[in-house]
Amino acid sequence: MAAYSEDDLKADLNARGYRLTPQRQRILEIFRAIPQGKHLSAEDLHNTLTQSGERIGLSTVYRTLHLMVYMGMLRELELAEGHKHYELNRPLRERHHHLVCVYCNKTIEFSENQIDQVGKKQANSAGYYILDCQLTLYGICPECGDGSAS
Amino acid sequence: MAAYSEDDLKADLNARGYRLTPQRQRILEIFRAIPQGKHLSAEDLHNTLTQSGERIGLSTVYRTLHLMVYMGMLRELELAEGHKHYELNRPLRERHHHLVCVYCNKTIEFSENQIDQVGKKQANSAGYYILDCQLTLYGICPECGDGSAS
DNA sequence: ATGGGTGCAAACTGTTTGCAATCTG
DNA sequence: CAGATTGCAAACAGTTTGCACCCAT
Repeated sequence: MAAYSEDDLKADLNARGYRLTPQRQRILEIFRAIPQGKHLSAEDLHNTLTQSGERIGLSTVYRTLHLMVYMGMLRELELAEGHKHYELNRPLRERHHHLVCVYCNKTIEFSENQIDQVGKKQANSAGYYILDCQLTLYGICPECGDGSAS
Repeated sequence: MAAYSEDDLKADLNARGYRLTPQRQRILEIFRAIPQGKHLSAEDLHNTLTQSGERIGLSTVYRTLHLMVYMGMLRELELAEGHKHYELNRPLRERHHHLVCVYCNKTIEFSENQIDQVGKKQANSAGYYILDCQLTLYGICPECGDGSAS
């Protein structure tokens, strides 16, 4: 089951006074099509779209990305590459975290129920309404550390 | 006890063929002087330095920041403001995490031993040498959510 | 003295914004 | 039809880089 269908999209947009446009529809499709665990940058997304024959401006991509994050459909990731990445947002319990190698940027995902619990607990005790919970581990992967590192 | 003294700095730098310069010294001082939990952007740091009469280029600030992160003295934080923040790195057990309001950017810190345990465990099982472990919670603070949010 | 480090200014990258034209509800 | 949305190009912000001079070791 996908997290968001086209219908949900239209309903959600309209409910807030926004409109369903082909661009927004296509962007959501792309996110639903990529394998779970893969995340796209704005540029990636734009390339994918134009390569598949779509005519869309980069700024529209950025605007849509923001909108979808704001609406809770997408999750914004700050990994170590100097630009943001996005992926479909999923319910807390299916949410995963990232372990990234600071040398080669290889990223491993993992899930860990405890973390989400802790996150929820902390947010609640501070009176925050929690939107996202990301554990990011920075380290050196076996290949990069291999022998050569001190 | 501070995490890094001037002597440590010189020793560490020299050990790797780098040199101790007044700029690097001053930058470390600043980080040691700010209250725990406060984090500075490159620009913040540069302002602090120039305002205290120091003559230092912004690029040197960036270069030093990178060097110190690379050497493990500083920790690089990706909060929600569109630019990176830095703080003194501390041993795992003293490390803290962040809860940030996506509306007003107010940030709350908290420590949680469990998280660091989980992080270490995950990194180990993937064969990564762990450098940093950051749980970042995004949410809406009581003031911003106050009544108006659904 | 030697080669790492610095400041400056110019280059770059990712992202945002103003605006006229276009399309959705 | 009104107002939301788009594409384009120009503007931006933060960060990086080339280079000549300078200073720790």
